[in-house]
Amino acid sequence: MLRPHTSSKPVSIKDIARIANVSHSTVSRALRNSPLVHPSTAEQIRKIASESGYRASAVARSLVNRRTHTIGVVVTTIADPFNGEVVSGIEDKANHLGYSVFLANSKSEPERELRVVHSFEERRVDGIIVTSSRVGAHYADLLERMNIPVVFLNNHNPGNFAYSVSIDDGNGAREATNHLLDLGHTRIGYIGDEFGLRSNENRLSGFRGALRSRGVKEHAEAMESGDGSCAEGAAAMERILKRTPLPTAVFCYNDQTALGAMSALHARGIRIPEEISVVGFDDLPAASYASPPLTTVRQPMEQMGRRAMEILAGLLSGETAGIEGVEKFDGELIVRRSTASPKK
Amino acid sequence: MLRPHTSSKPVSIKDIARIANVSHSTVSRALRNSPLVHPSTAEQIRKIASESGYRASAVARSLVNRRTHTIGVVVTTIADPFNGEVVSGIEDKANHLGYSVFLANSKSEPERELRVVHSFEERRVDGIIVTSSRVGAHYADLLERMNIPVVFLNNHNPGNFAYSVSIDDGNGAREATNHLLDLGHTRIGYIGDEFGLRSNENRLSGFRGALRSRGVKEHAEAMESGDGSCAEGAAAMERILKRTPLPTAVFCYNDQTALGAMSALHARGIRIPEEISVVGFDDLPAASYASPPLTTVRQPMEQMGRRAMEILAGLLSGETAGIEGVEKFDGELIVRRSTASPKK
DNA sequence: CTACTCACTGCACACGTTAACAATCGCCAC
DNA sequence: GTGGCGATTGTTAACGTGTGCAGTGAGTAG
Repeated sequence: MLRPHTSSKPVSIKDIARIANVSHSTVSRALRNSPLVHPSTAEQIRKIASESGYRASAVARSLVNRRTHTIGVVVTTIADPFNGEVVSGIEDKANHLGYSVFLANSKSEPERELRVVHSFEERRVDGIIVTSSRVGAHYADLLERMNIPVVFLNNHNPGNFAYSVSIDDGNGAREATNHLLDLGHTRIGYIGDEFGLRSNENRLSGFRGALRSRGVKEHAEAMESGDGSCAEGAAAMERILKRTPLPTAVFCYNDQTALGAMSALHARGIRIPEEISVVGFDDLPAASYASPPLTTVRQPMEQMGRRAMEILAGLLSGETAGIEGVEKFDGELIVRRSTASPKK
Repeated sequence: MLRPHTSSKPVSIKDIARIANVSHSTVSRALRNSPLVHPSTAEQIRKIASESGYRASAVARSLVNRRTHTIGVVVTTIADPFNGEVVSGIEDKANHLGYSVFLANSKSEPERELRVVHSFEERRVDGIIVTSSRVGAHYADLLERMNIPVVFLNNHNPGNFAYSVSIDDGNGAREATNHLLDLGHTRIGYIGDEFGLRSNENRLSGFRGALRSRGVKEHAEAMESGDGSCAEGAAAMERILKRTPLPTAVFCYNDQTALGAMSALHARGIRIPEEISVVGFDDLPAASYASPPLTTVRQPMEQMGRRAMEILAGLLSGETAGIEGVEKFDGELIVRRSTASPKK
């Protein structure tokens, strides 16, 4: 029995080779279950390896294989629950596929985003997933520079990237708005995300399209923008509340904005949904535990993360079959208790 | 001007050496700003490097330096907002210190936790941070096996590990409970986390200690357990509501549990805080946007994450000065509107 | 007996970087 | 002229793993 825990340096195949009285290549082959090595020696080698606590060095292996089996994930901030869900899906799939994931927050600072991608480049990640990027324009050049596959998830930025998975913003917004229209609302506000860019535009135009197709007109005094956070959602709602007439319903860019808006309404003593209905977008876990539980458009966040990873892995193994450039997921309207017909 | 984007393989220092007509070691030195190389050649080399889009290979560098400048972070799940905040702090600090972070979810499955740590071992991470581990017992052996530094953050598990940062559970719980006692509550419930282990025990005993020191007795019918999630928080509260007499206040293991509990109360039409006061623990962003805004014990989650990374980096550079084994952070009671005096 | 095949193993190099050591050159003091 | 020194550069060997190629036997067919 070996004493594996004492040596400071990790044991290598050469150490094992010395003990087993074979060359290090035989060890390498044995540990990778190559048919080229005699079963009995292979077994002996594997025994020594496991007793000595041997762990193959992924870094040495990566050097020769030119594949690190590593991917980089860039998020604005992992503290955002939306990104948490997405990354959870990515990591889960990556784990099953044998990839490790580097996580980096860009904080939406272009300078930092650059640093992060450079670091990924040096680490020789096999691929990159970028979620909810707001400064994606910078990527365009970096992309072809690195020529490694990149998959975008809900990229907010205009511009066409080769591979992306995203939610169908327009349709989701349309469904949500139709729900409010069906309830009889005709004075509906919208709280957007001023940094949401394309994503915000698409939801906004879905909203507008729904109004137009029912002949309901838009009310400029009930249109406001936050930045996708609770805090700014609340602030935006407060601005709307200062103006008259008040809307009877508000559709929000995302759940966080909606939760913030609801908090502003509560603070003013305005009842939801009796006086104002609220609709969000995302279906964060918190949405169903809000009071009242939030009507929203569900994004399959984890699933989208998994799919992004799947696509990336597909690109890495050269199987482009069954991979479309742009995959759109459908949102699902989840009706809860934050919406009701307006009182006459 | 070079055409960097065409070659499939990344450019190496040897490529640069060939172009600059020097040896690869001179290139290596020049790029690392060694004083050993003539300023003019150094400048020329740096020019070629930048024009060719050269990026040093961290994997090759790691192989010779035996330092990857990489750390592994194990969380139960990154979809948990608490972990999101913590990891955000860790990543931020790591980034500034020149470390990249591998993220892995254990999902509290021992088998998966093992796989994850093995993968970190193969990747030759310089250190590991484990947050909110519920199966930490398994780590004990793995730890010394790997002999790389490990820092625990809010480790739920009994057993003493060398380095950890955690919240002062007992004191936080005591403050929260005292707040309720000060308001005049005498029938106070507790909703715990059955998997919270030590962390739950400490909060529970802080709760009990506060009651005892005021001579208020515990009410078994108002004691329940969830698993730290909204869903189970709601379920636990529903169980309490089936029993009489009802408590006038409930202290919850964490904010998620509290949010779930509030949702259950709302569903039954029970008013907060008029009929039942609710207190949480963590101060997640969602807590201040709940309705009513949640009274809770704030954990400086990001800061704790940063500190854990700082400690780890300290251990890695051998500066043990100013590093205590176990660092405890103080929680801060944040009084919002989910608590009030009981009606007589 | 020879030649050939088969199963297994070792040798040597490659991957991209760092670093210890050697080498070269110009210059200065003796 | 010679020796030494300082500045700059090159040579070489690692780091741990994978792999093409050569080598070594043993067994077998001719």
